[in-house]
Amino acid sequence: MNVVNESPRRKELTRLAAQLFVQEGFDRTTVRMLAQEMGIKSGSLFHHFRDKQEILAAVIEEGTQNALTLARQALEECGESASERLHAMARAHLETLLTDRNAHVVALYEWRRLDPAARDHLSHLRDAYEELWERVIDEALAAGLIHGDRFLVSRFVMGALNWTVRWYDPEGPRKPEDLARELVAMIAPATHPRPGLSTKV
Amino acid sequence: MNVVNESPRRKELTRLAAQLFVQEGFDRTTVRMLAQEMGIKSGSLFHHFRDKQEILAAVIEEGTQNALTLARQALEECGESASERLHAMARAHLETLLTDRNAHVVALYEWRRLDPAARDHLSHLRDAYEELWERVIDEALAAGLIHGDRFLVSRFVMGALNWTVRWYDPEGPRKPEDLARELVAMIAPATHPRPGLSTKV
DNA sequence: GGTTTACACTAGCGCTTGCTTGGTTGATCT
DNA sequence: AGATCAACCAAGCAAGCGCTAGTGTAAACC
Repeated sequence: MNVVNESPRRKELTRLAAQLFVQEGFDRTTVRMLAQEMGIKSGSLFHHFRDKQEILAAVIEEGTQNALTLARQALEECGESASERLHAMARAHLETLLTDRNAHVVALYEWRRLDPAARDHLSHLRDAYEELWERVIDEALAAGLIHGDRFLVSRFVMGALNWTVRWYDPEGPRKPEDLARELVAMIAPATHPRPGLSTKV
Repeated sequence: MNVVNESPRRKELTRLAAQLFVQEGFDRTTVRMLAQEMGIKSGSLFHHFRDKQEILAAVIEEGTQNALTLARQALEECGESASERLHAMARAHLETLLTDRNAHVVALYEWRRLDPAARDHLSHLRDAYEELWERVIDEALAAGLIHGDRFLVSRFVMGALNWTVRWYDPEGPRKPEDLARELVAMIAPATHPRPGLSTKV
């Protein structure tokens, strides 16, 4: 009966669920609401997902997987300099938030609702993504592009970026590219530092 | 019966509610859980609050009010230079998150659960707080301490600061003071710029 | 042609939810 | 001594919750 595979139908249902989870929050979204949005009856929902928890896990897995793929691709395609790589990561992050917004908002704000098993499984994906960031931050620090505590800097940057989902308007004049440029400029005023330049911290 | 005043008992109950809301989230926190934490029966709870919504509003109002008071005080006590004022605001913000953490986490993450009436009332408080920030950011921009788009910079800074509630460990070695210093250093490398110095953006 | 599979349906069980009702208690005030 | 009042309780209602059981059906497979 209940399938755990990756059927296209399930993917579509997951996308719809993400939208509702963002609109209402996970707890307030009932299986009946989900079913209606999907055009089926609530009982039929459990043919695709074992339980409500599994829908949440599917949404978050989808979003995180996409973000990871996009970030890796961006790092491969960009230049070698620390500032280019920093910019590429910031831009990829923001573009993911734009194109795949629902899944990411859910991942950020409903993570606590995952049961321990799902959380354990998905935290590996998330760690992989955060490792990409820490590596790029390390490179920027080593190149003298930015200064300060590695741990703090990376968390400040992640905070600034993740917070965008609360105010960013995709219809507005500012594009992800613009935001990424502005952020890098803010924390690394000299965008093309001479390699090996050391600055007092 | 139902009182809307500010009795000390109600304040204490609000504090307990904030703690539960952080632990479980607003939706998952039942009135029975709240009552048990408060050492009363669920029915008695409605003597102090009209409904569950009003408890949420009370928690958020309390937290935002404190933050506003603390920020104003910090700005009065600190020096006049842009970097000092920026640092004072960052520090006040982080200290509030530390000493009054529960209420602030609720304000940040359960805002959507407020009904329109409460949201309208509380948004004025929040706007007053954010105006303080925008003014300080403006001063820093005018002094050449930081550069860039006023709108984007203030939101990046708020994001970096608010995100701290997700990773900051009050028991750890880093104090709010340290975080504030590091953040200001990150976005304003020259902490004591000559007044009137203009820099190419 | 019979069996399997994928997907949907109806009906409803057992439980929890926010909140109400009607009443009791003990301290404070006049 | 009587009145007042905040604070609390026991009991329970109506609605909504996640989820299950059992069935129908059309296409796909052997």
